[in-house]
Amino acid sequence: MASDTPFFHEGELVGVLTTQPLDRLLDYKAPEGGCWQGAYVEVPLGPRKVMGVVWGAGRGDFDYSKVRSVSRVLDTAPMAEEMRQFLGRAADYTLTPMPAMLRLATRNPGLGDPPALRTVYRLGDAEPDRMTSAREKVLAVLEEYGGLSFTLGELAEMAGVGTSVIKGLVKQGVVNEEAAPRDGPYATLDPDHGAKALTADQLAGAEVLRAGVRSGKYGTTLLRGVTGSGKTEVYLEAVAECLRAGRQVLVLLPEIALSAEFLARVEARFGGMPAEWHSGVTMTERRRAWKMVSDGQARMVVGARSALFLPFRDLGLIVVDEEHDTSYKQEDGVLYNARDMAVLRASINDAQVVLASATPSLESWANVEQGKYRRVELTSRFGEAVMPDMRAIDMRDEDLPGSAWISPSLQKAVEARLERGEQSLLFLNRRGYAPVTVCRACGHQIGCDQCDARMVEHRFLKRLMCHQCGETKPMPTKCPSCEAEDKLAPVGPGVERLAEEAVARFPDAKVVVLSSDLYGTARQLKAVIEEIAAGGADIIIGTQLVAKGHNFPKLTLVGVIDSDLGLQGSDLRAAERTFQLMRQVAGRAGRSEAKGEALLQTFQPEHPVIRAILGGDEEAFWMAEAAERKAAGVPPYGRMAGIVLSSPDVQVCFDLGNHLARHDGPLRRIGAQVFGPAPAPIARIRGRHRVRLLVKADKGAPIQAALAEWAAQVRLKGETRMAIDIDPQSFY
DNA sequence: AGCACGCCGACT
DNA sequence: GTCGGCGTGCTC
Repeated sequence: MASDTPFFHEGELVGVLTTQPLDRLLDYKAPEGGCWQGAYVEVPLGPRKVMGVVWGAGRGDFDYSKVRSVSRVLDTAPMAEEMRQFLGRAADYTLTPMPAMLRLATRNPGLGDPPALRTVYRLGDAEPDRMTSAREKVLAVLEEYGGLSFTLGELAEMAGVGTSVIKGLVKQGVVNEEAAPRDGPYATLDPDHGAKALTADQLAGAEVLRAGVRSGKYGTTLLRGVTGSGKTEVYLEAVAECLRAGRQVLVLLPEIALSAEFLARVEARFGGMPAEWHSGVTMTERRRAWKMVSDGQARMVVGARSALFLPFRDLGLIVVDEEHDTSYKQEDGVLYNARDMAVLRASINDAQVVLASATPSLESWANVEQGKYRRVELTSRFGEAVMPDMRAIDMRDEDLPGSAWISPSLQKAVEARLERGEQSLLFLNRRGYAPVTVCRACGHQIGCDQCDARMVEHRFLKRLMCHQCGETKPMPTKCPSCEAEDKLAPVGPGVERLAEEAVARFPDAKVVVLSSDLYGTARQLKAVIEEIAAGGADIIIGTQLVAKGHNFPKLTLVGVIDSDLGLQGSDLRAAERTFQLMRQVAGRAGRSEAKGEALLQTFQPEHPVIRAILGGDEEAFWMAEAAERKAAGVPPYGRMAGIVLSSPDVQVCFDLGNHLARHDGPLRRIGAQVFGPAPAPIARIRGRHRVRLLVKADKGAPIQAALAEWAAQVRLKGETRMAIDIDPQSFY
């Protein structure tokens, strides 16, 4: 324990943060033997005992005769000062109550339990009554690994015998059963183990990252490298440098990208397995990882976003791979963006951050522009990235009935792929239904009178609704722009409707829908993706999901069904995602022999963002997109926040939302605007309706304080819940 | 979060 | 009368 960490002697008052949703610390007396600041403790609260952390000295403003004592100090290293600061600042930023932050940091079974034991098997003294070949194998294994001990399963597998053989030997005392601590140490990682030869380009990049790690200070580097440029090898060099410096490393991956393949790569490079932290890790393994990370014994963790809240002793480097991935933003429960929180945690810990991506987010790109992040570029090992042939299909010229979405031009391209046995991807940047109303004669889209968003047909209400501000109006019969009758069509089908159309048009093709809401778990989804990659489908109908770093070698055609999404403010990140998809598909097309083709269906082929995408010029695209966002005052050139109200009763949500919208004084004072209430991007979760208000403010506005004051005006009753979402990612 | 307290409607 | 609905408040 650092010498400047406060220690509290028995009976002194300490302030304890508990995992119970209380809005302040509670005073307790330090237990027998005292405790350090940061100690994980169990305290009495009413009739129960709850977990907490000693946050500091007590305030002493509570009736002393009623102050109770800390029940016990848990057998875990105290929470580091940096961790306490990180939780506090993350709570301030995301407007999350501290107890909820503490729960994130202790989401781990049996923190206070005595160390778990497991039964292991060792060589005993007795001789077997008679020797068999199976028994010989068991004894050979035990002799070969003299001092080591194994669990029943391990030993049986290594010896190639059944477990009954071992049990038989135990009965005779030839093999002994012993209890050993379950939480064994992690393998030692050797930074110089499997170092690979790097190209000049990779070496230069690696040196920039290594120098950052050696500085021992905070810094963020955007590592940009297209598929095949070896960006994993490059950032593993930064990992190696951090291991040499004796500090811990965290590699964050989107849950879906956490694969045995990646772990095998780490093992090949460092000669041992890192600790793993994600939803698929068992309870006992989680316990072990948490404890070992806390002790500083686990030197490298590979995990999903929640690994950010592990109790690292001395964190020196955080790698956020696929930093643009939208799954880093938690959309349910505590709302945080792991990429941004990684930067916060690193800045508190004097650690380095590496944001790796082939297609960085506009936020990161803007931070590079402003000199906040360094930038390292890797070019492809195979030379410049080969972009697919990209073409716009002008939907105004296509002969297409109102209910159809696959244009004749796109259909011909798909048919050509089917003949050659290649795969086609029909991409729709949106889940669910949420159609847009477009005039088939002139391409006009019905917009909202109150904001820039387009109106969306609401099936139940038979009205048009704006999903940004909630404004509704009846469905018109003629186009407000060119006055043509009966040319207005609800378009932009959900993936399901698009799949129906594909099946009808290509009756002999195997069509698969790939959408995150169709598969329960990341694991299931991964299995489906692997099957498709192996050729298990001719036509893939997919959402953004398909862009997540998967290699589809047979894919040679991408058809973007509605490239216009997002060009008018309905989802401010849609253009970015479309571009990222193009880039990722480009990376793949460059690897296979067949040159890829991308077709963008659009009503506005002359739009600067569409033109930039077609041009394939990354800088030009970001400039065009940045200009659009600046003009609209949206992230990263403005700030946004959402308030999500949820309840089993929709009306309650809207009533409360309207009340908040009317009482927007605290927000008006900082010059912020309120839109809504409108149905939230995920309108219903587990039977609870969700309604959202959106707040838009200038970049420098003190939005958190205003939001806190605004939200404090209402008292929630019954089942109603309110969650504040800083920097929302989804706008549908 | 739990759990107790307490204040109004439909039952034996 | 009183059983029990859940709104309100407290937990060091």
